[in-house]
Amino acid sequence: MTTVAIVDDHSVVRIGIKYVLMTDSEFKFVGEADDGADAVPLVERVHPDILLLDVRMPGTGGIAALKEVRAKFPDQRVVMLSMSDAEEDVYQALTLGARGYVIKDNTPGRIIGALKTVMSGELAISESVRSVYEARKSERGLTGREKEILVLVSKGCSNAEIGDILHLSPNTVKNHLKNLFEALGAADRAEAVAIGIRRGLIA
Amino acid sequence: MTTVAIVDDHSVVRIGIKYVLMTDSEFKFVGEADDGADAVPLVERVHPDILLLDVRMPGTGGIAALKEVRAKFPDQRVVMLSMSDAEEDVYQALTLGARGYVIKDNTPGRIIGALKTVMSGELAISESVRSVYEARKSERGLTGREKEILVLVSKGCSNAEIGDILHLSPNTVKNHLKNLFEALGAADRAEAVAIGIRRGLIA
DNA sequence: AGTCCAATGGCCCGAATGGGCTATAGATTT
DNA sequence: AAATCTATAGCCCATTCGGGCCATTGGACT
Repeated sequence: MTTVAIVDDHSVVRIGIKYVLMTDSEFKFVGEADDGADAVPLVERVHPDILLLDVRMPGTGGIAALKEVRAKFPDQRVVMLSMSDAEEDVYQALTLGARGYVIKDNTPGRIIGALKTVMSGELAISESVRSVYEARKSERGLTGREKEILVLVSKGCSNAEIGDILHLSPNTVKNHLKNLFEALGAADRAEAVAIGIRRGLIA
Repeated sequence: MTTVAIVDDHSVVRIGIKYVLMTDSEFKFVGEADDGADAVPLVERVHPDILLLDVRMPGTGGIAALKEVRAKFPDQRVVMLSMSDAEEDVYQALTLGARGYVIKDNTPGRIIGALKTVMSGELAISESVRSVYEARKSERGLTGREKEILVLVSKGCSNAEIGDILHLSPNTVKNHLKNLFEALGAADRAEAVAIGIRRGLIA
């Protein structure tokens, strides 16, 4: 008997998962929460064999919740549940030790299968996600500073304004931008913002 | 007895909705599809009292499906089901005659309530969505040309390149850009792209 | 100790951008 | 018929941007 708990802000999804689990006698649904901030308390309370974590949630997102859970319960099996395959989320989640990454459009059978795979000790990664992960692994990603700057760019700040806000020389801002353009394969700041949002690097 | 069918690419959501409906004897789940392109055939087959349509789907999206359904079955009640409140989707859906717009994080009770509201003849719009709709109604939105240009901007095209692609003078491109900056409240092309994606104007 | 890399900063320069202002043709709506 | 809106196009000009190239500092990892 494998116990499962879920954190997802969409009640419909929680209900769907609950009933998917009911179709297989091996699984038992033991708890739920609708906010990433409640992930740790939920684990403390029910100690599920597998914790399902939605990636995108308002407030404390799934990645942040994953970090917290892994910090307090290093042995907790966590499987991410996602609507999309935004590259950064996939990479972060797997790097942070998630045991699986499942897209919600999978059939019930596949979801069950993924949970069984995880219980057997293997990673469970949807096929579409795997390629995203492989691609991202070989790229360099953005550094912290670069992400900060990209966020400000997406808000319409000029290089000079960014320099003021971050207490940097405009030259430094330009250098970071040049580097992040290359890292993202962007021609200019507009494309960089589009790519950044699509990959989940910035909100 | 109210019959309900759903089009949503996420199987977990379909299952969740199915079971939410089962909790109320007034509703009967009569059909489902996982692709917007199947919306019209589904309606033809089961003629539900209410068709639930997911807004964001790969391929034929919910907005396009709504258009098709409304064209062939003008009396079909359609309620949009959405993860987000991207402004453009909300506006489009309600303008195109959707009878409701429900966010998936609503409690089962609220979802049921929304369906009952629609059956009583009223519009069912989640509170968070209503304000988005009101805000959008008073704004001017983007024209077709402006959207086209914004898409190219998000791909890193310069004004000259955009002119080449659309067979326009660079001056015209600049004028469209100036206008769309003002319409979106953007300072530059980078912010315009960010706003455009957030509002659901461009993919 | 040595190496790598993120973060910081500088300079030069040509090209692209964005603001302001005007104007015309065609469509749609009133 | 008049008014409005969209798409088209032009001009001028100051600012900004992006590319190229280089240098230093401080961590982190080997």
